[in-house]
Amino acid sequence: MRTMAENERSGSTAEDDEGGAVVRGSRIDAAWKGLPECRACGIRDLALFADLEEADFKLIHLPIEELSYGAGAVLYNAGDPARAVMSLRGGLVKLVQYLGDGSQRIVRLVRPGDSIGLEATLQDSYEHTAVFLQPGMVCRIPVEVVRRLNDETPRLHHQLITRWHRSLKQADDWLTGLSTGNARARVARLLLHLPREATADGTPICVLFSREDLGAMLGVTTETASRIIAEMKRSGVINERKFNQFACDDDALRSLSGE
Amino acid sequence: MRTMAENERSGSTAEDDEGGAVVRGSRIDAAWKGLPECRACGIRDLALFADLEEADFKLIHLPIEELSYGAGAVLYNAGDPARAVMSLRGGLVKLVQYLGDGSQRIVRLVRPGDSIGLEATLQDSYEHTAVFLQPGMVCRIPVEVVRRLNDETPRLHHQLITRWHRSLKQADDWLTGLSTGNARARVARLLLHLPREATADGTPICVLFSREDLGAMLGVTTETASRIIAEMKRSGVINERKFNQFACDDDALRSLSGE
DNA sequence: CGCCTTTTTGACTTAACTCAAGAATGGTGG
DNA sequence: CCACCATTCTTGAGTTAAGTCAAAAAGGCG
Repeated sequence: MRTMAENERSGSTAEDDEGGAVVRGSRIDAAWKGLPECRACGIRDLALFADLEEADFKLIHLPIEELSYGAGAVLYNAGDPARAVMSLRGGLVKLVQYLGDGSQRIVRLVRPGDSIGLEATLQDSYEHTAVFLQPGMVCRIPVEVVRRLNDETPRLHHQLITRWHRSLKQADDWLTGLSTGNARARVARLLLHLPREATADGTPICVLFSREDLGAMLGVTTETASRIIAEMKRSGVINERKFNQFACDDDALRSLSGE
Repeated sequence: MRTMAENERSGSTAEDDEGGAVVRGSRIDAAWKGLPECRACGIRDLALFADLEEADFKLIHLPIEELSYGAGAVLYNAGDPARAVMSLRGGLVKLVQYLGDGSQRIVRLVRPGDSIGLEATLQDSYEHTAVFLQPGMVCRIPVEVVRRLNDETPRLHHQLITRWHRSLKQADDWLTGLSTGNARARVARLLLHLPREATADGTPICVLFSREDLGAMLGVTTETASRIIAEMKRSGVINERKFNQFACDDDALRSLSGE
C-alpha cells in the first residue's frame, strides 16, 4: 500500500527548543515571542482560558510562553514527553498518526482557538505528531498549570471538557465526511470544511496544502488527490488565485459532495 | 454511492420507554431490571463510578436504572433529547452516524465498562444512534446526577475526562486502523480488535455481526465484506464454529493487516 | 415446512492505485 | 538576476481492487 506518505520525522522537535528562531531549509521551527498577557489576549474568548476570572490567573505559577512557527514546523512528535498543552493562536496544524508500516494518516486539523496536546493532562507522552501546515503561533501552557487550574476552578474544567467533546465530534465528522464515499466527494467535503480567508477583493479564499497531505487526510493516493484537484480547476468548480489558494464555488462543491 | 447501508431508523427509541419488555419482531427493545446498588456493582471498578466514595453516593438524588436490551435494540437515535448517560454493563453497542444522503457509517463500538452518550452532559441531544449488536445491559444515569456529582466531587470528573480521552483515542485508531489500506487489511484489523470470548473448549472466539454492519464499519460494501470473510474462511485464517462465531488465527490476521 | 432475510457468488464495470515520465515551482548559489 | 537543482505537481497508460447489479444459496423464524 502506498496510500499514505512515508514518515519523514525529520528535524528536531520544537518542544524543549524554544530559545529563538531556528532556520533550517526554509523552515522556521520556533521563535520565542515572550510571555503573553492572557488577560489581554485578543482571542481569549475562543481559547482555553475563556472563562477564567481575575482571581484564577493568580494560580498560574509557571510561565506561559508564546511561540511562533513556520509552515512545516513540528510542534511535537508522537511519543514525545508531554509537558504542555498548546493553545493555537493562528495558522493551521495537522495531527498525524503513523501506522505500523510507516505510512501516515492525518486524523484532524487544529484551528485557531483550539487546544493541542490535551492528552498531556492525562499521560506523559503525546499521541500524535503535530505539524504546522500554515504558519502561526501557540501559547504553550505547562501541564502543571492546567492541572492546578483544573483542580482549583470549575471554569477551566468546563472548558477542558468542552474541548474534549469538540475534538471527538471533529474526529467523528472527519471519519464520516472525509473517509467515506468516492474521492471526488471527499475532496469536495474537505474544501467545504476548510476555513475561508478574506482577500483584498473580498473573495473568500481557501488555502490548500500539498497533495501528499491531501491524500493523507482523505485516505487516497497523492496522484488521485492531484487528479481531482486538477479536474476541479479545469471544470471551474475551484479557481486558483495564487499557488494553492482557491476561490471555491460552494454550491458546486456541495453537489459534488453528494449532499 | 451504496457503500453504506440505508438508514432504517425504525421503531421507537428505548429512551422514554423503559416500562417493560417490548417485543417487536424478534427484538426486545428494553426490559427494566430495577434500581441497581452501585456500591455493590460487579463492574464498578470499570465503570464511570469507579472512584466514587461512600459520601459521594449520597449526592445521587435521582434513580439510576438498570435496563436490558436485545440485539438490534436502539438505545437512542441521533437528535433525541439527551437526558441520561449510560454505562454499558454487558453486550456490544455500535454508534452510528448518518450522512446527508441517508447512508450510514459506524464510528465506534462501545464495550462493557465504557460510557454511552457522554454528550448528554454538554448538550441536549445525542450525536449518534446507539444500537445493540450483542444483547446486554446498561445503567441509565440521569444527566442531572452526573452534573451534580461532577460539580461536587473531583473523583467523578477525572473519570469523565478519562472517558472523553478514551473515546477520542478510539476514534483516531478507528480511522487509521479500519479506514486505511485495502479491504482485506481492514477486516483483519477489525477481527484483531474485537473482544474474544472464552468457550467451553477453551478456544477464544470472536463474535461477528452482519455483513452490512461490517461494511459500515470499514467503509466498504456489504458484498466486499462478505467476499473477504468468505475468502478468510476458505483459507483457514478464521474458522466458523457457530453462526458468526469465529476462532481466529491471530498471527495470520496480523500479517494480513499489514503490520 | 415454507417464507423472508441475509449471505454468498458470479459477471461486469469503474474508480482508484501503480509506475513512470514530463512540467511546473520554488529555493539556491553563482 | 538568472541558471540550476530539487521538489512537488500533473498527466498518461496499464493494472487491480472494489463497486454494481443480479441471482442463487443458506439460515432463521413463524
